[in-house]
Amino acid sequence: MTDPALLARSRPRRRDAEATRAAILEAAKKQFALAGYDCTLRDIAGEAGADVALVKRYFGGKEALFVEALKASFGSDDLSEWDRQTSAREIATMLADSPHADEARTHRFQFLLRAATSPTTAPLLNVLVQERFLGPIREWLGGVDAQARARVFAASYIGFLVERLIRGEALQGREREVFIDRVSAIFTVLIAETGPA
Amino acid sequence: MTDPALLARSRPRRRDAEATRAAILEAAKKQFALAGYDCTLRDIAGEAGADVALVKRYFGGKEALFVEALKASFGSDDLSEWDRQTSAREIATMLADSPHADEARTHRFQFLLRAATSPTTAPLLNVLVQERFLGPIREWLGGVDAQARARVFAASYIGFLVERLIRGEALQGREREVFIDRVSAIFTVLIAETGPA
DNA sequence: CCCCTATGTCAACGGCGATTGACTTAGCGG
DNA sequence: CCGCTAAGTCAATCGCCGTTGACATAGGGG
Repeated sequence: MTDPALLARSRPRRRDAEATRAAILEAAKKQFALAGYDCTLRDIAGEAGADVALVKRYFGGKEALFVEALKASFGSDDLSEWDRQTSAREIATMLADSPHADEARTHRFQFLLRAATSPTTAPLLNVLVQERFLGPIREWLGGVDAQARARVFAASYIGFLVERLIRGEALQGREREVFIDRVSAIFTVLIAETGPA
Repeated sequence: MTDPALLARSRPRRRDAEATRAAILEAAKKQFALAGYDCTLRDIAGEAGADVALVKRYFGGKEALFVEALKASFGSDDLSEWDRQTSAREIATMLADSPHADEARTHRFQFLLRAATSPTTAPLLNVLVQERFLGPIREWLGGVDAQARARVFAASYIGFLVERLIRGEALQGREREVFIDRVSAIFTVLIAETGPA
């Protein structure tokens, strides 16, 4: 396990404002996801191999950095990697695995949860969720009542991600099989255009 | 909107250690849920109409207070108010309503989310979730593969609570109807003992 | 009625972390 | 090669918060 801070320091970046800014943003995305809003700017700057003062110069302050990191975290879209043919079973299997098998998505998701439960960032999150999450899902699902169906899909998806996060490890044996069967069934229904019954 | 702190101060409690302790705990449950671990003891004490020093005296410190509040928040069980006959539709309707219509559950749930996303409290939460959430759901569901089915149920339930939280208001009109129909269908399947298809 | 103790109040301390501005240096244009 | 500016560093400051111990007082038992 190499310490990224040391790694960054060992080969001091050639002076480059844009690269430094990007490094800070990347570190912020990770730290905010892992430790929430109460990680220190020193931690973030340290991981980026930069100085705290640069955070102020490039982003204005902690709050602004948080917002920018949140937006950036939702730039890459979870769903684009799937098409409508992706079997519900693939989704279910991913959800039965360990969250550690899927670091990037897990980090982004933790970030979302943190923002969702913080009164200050909640309004911003609402907009982002609409734009970057519910919207794409709606497009992806298509068909009638797409908005309501997207809601149900998103809610279920989020729920399983939370469960996976709390669980912390992959399911095993028969419990895994049953879990995947049941979850597949749910997502099959959710993706289908026709209503229940 | 009366300020509860003022309310509490206006009629200073008759000296009563137990009542004071309870007031602090109650305020802590609320504040920790609303603002997370980074709310100040001064806020909590203020809302309880007590002094910060009493937190130390009665609980030992912030960390201990947090743990106690977390446990207390899960003392009352979400599910006990339902029996297996509760229609999936009732659950779905509750989930389509505003989170504000259901303050107690919302607070408890925010607390859970916060704890789930904090590295320090996550281990503790795991135990609690097993004991007070997954366990009761398993009993409540009964039947074969109850453990796996309880997981799926819990995950879905959590997901819809998150969605409701982010949404912030009740669904309206046709979207509401479709939402309730779909969610009912899911929970009906989840409660049913037989597997999918 | 008086004291004794449980209860509640207060102010100071210490640490931490964001912010800030002055300082240093790399690197490019002339 | 020289200096000028953008990029990066450093240390001081300020406010906030948890903690702590000394102090005040209610209120019941002797």
